[in-house]
Parts: sequence; C-alpha cells; structure tokens
Amino acid sequence: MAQPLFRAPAGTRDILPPASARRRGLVRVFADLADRSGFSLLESPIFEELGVFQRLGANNDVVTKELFEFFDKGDPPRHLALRPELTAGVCRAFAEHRPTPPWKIWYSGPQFRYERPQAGRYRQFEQVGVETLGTDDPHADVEVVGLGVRFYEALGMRQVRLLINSLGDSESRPAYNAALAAYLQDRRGELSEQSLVTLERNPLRVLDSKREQDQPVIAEAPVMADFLSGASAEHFAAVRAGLDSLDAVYEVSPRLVRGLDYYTRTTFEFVADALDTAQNAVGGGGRYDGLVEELGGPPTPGIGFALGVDRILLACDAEDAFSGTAPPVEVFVVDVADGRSAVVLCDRLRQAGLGVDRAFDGRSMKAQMKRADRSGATVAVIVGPDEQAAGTATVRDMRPGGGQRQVAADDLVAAVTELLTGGVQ
RNA sequence: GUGGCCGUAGCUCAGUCGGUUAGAGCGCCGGGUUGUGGUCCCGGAGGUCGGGGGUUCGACUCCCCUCGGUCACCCCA
Repeated sequence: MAQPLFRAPAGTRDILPPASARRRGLVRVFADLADRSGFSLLESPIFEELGVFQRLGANNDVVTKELFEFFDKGDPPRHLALRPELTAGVCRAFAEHRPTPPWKIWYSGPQFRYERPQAGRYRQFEQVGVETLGTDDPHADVEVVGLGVRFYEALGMRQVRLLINSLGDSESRPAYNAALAAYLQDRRGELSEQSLVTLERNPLRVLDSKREQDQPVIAEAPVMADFLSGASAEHFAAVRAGLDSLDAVYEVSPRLVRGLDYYTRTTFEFVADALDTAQNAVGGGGRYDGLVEELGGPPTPGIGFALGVDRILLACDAEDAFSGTAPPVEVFVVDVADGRSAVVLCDRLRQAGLGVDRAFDGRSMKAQMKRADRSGATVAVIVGPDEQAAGTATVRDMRPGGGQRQVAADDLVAAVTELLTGGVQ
C-alpha cells in the first residue's frame, strides 16, 4: 500500500471501535448521573466570539497562546475562536438567556487548545462537566464536588484523589496575592528562570511549578488559608463539612491553584495516581463568582467542574477499570441461499428491538459463520437453499454446547427471543 | 514554545559490523469440511523500512532536514 494521502492533524486522532463505544459509554454514565442529580444538558456552540474567552484572563496561556482563532466571512469579519474550555460558553449562555437560577447544567463535547501534544494532552480533547449558576450556597459546592466523586466511583476507579482548597473572595484574594508576590520577590534568587517570568505575570501560578529547584520556595510560601476573610473561611468550612457528611475522602491542599484566573473560593482537582505522567489531573473545577458579570450578565455566583474524558480513559486503562460495554449485536443472520432472506430477516429482527448484523458479498457459510462468531452474537440465524424452499430458518445457539433447530419464518422472532432470554438451550 | 527519545506489514515487534529476494506472531482472505463459528492444519494477500535530501560501490542501518508520536519542562482536563 502507498502512503496515505492524509492523516489526522497533529494532536487529533480517530477514535475507532471499540474505543469509541467505550467512550460513549463513559459519557452515558456521566449523563445518567448528572440527569439524576437535577442537571440538564446544555449544548453550546463549538466556537464563540473571541471576546468570550478573553474574559478568562489576559495572562493565561489558554487564551493568549493556545487558541485556535479565525475570522469568518462576515462584513466586517467576526473574530471567532474554537472553544478552549466550556465554562465561558455556559456563562455567556446564562448572560444571554437569563434562565431562572439556580441553573444546573451539564455538558460534554470537544474542546481545542493549540499545545504540544503528549499522551493525555491533545489539541482536540473531550470533557464532561457540570455548572451550577446563581447560588453560592456551600451545599451547591458539595453537590458539584460530590457528583465528581460519585462519577469516578461509578466507573470503578479507585485511585483518584480529591484535592480541595479555597482561593478566597475579592476581599481576601488581593491581600494574599500581595503577600505571596512579596514573599516570592524576596526569594527570587532561589527561583528558576521560568518561575521568575511567571512571577511577573501571575504570582499564584508559581505555586504550580513542577521544577525541583522551585520546590523549597513553594513549600514555605504563605498559604491562602491564613488570608481568608471571615465569610470565605466560613464558606470553606461548610463545604468541607458537607463533604465529610458524604464520606467523600479529600485532602485540603493549601497550595492548590487552578489554571484559569476566574476561580474564587472553592477550588478542587481530581488526580489519578494510576497515571505516572505529568498529565495526571483527570478533572478540576471550582467557584467562579465573577465570570457571568464579566460577560455582561447580572452578578451571578457559579461553581462547576470539567473532567477530561481522554485522561480518565487512560487512567481507567492504568488501573484496569471501566473496561467497556457488551457488544450490541445479539443476532447474526447468515444467508447462503441468494441473500434475499437476510435482507428481510434482519429488518424483522431489528424491528423487534434486537441487535442484528449480517455479512455481505455472498461469502461462504464458513466465512459467514466466522463473522457471526466475531460479532459477539449469541444467536446465528441461518438460511440456505433448504430453509428458503421450506420457508424456515435455522436458529443456532452460538454459545459453547449450544444446539440448533429449524423454525418457521413467522416464528423466528419468538424463537430468537426465547434463546436470548432463556439461557443455553 | 524549549530539550531528550522513538518511527520496519492493519496491530505488536525482530532485523547481526552498512552487504543479495526485509521476517515472526496476531489480524485479514482462501482451503482442509462443495450447509456451520470458536480449536487445529495448509496456503495466500499485505511493506519503495514515516517523508525528503546527503555520505557510500552499496543505507532499514550513518548524517541533516521534515512530519508524526512520546517523555520532561511549559500548560492543563
């Protein structure tokens, strides 16, 4: 074979079967959980006006360096961008439609960041998430964080750690920022070159450095907890108490900071210990009490999280969880007469609600039976010249030791159903 | 964006010091069983060795560039 003419662009990939089915299954688990918790699906555009994302923070790589931006054919052209995350779009939608709070929504879908690809880091990646807008009740925080905890549990993951912290409110945040910046300036001689650059732009982010050199400085840095206002401290305490009452295991991580600038008060992260790479954060979120207002809406508190589907699946592989779903094909129709029976029988069985597949190209019985086996079907329906002449079909139990018998075409659905529900014949 | 490593059939990999027609397992197709899968046996298709350039009598092998992947930083899910 020659070289393929095209391949998927860097950082993107085709999700082929059976991985695609497993992925869809994961999203379904999340959707069920969110639906049952009173969250409703929001489908927002995959691209937005650039300004929507610029509100995420001017000194943030996601917005400044990693955006896929483009102009449309309007006159004048609109400056648009593929969404690098989903919270901004949700807040834009809230500001635009003014739904009655609290507005609880969930979502799933692709997002785009122009980064150097790596395992668990793609230019097109998928997240599932929830947002609760219009309340700052700490119990809303508990509900959101708890939903995340239960989701990982539902997947059968055991090696996910929950880290939480409070970043304070508009009152306490500036004081902490100033203290942290002063401290870091004081010890700038010990910081790595890159951290010095980060220090100028966003002192908080220095705490996220992974370089060995920075660790001693980070370890002794002032912590937000000491700067929380009374209200913020109380809020944080209520969140922790709520998580305790759910028996949700968490670690207070006083130096946990989040990538996006809009976070206030409650912040949290889910870390997969089964992943021994740098990309081991499988989910994260927090409160963003100012974002809706930033986007021109009324002052509206909000909290939510986003969980990375790609990384979760990687982590599931690593700890052998959520292996996937059963094959949907229950019946395989084999036609070694002229093939016309298979057309009709497949339709009839499918209309009866069964999962049915078949072979094409008039292949040999052996070949078709092999296909039937590979399909995972429990039952094979066989039509040859004999059956066709007699108006019957042979129903074969494909399980080890299973037998077969001929039934009238009209009794086929009943016979197949009986086999599928009745166990080995 | 910076640096390291990797790139051989659809997949996972072997390929000696640069030396003739590049191999295996799995998968796929066909046959053994002219109506029966999962086991077994036989056979077959499938690769210009990621792409381009260079060194050399000769390159899968060495060098450069490039594309892709991967690891660390960065960023973050």
